[in-house]
Amino acid sequence: MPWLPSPWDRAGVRRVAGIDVGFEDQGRITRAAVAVLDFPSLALVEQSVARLPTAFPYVPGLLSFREAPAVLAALGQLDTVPDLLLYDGQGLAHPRRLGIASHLGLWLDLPSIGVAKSRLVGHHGEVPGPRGAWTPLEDRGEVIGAVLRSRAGVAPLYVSPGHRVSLEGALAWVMACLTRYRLPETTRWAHRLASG
DNA sequence: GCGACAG
DNA sequence: ATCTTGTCGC
Repeated sequence: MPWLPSPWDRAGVRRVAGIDVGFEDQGRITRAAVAVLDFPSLALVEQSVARLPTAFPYVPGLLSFREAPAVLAALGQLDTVPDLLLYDGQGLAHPRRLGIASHLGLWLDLPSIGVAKSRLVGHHGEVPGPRGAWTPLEDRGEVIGAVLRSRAGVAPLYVSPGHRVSLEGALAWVMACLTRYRLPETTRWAHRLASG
């Protein structure tokens, strides 16, 4: 399993948090959820949900203004301090290289990774079919992330470094949090808590 | 002026 | 993101 993080790279990481946001009451309420999983068992160890009035519209590139307040509230309710954050959105793969995953990691001084379901910026070629295959996501001459085949036969994921994690490390962590589905377990739990 | 556009 | 039933495929 070449994509698994080396024992050295994952040293100290025991708790990986998945974060996602959902909306209630036709968008008037922002609901942020955090799911803390044990690594590498991926068992849920803690969860938290915070609901706040929505105070900013969705503007591509400015997701932090809309989602970060509720996310910080949810993170503040945790008893467990995560060692790594996986956010449902972009990290480096942002027009200004500061997607919400990077923004949160920087603010909290925690390693973070952006795992988005679609593209904000950048271009890429076809992604090979096998699970684990990936293609670089580039923008203005720089590699800003990777388009990863998390599962054969389904749309790929847009993975990018958030804070204190390299692209290779980001890919390794995402692969290590995947099981049989398109999204990593962290995101699946967070999404379940924030929405469905 | 015309597209593109995380969630 | 959210509003929503049935439907195609493993």
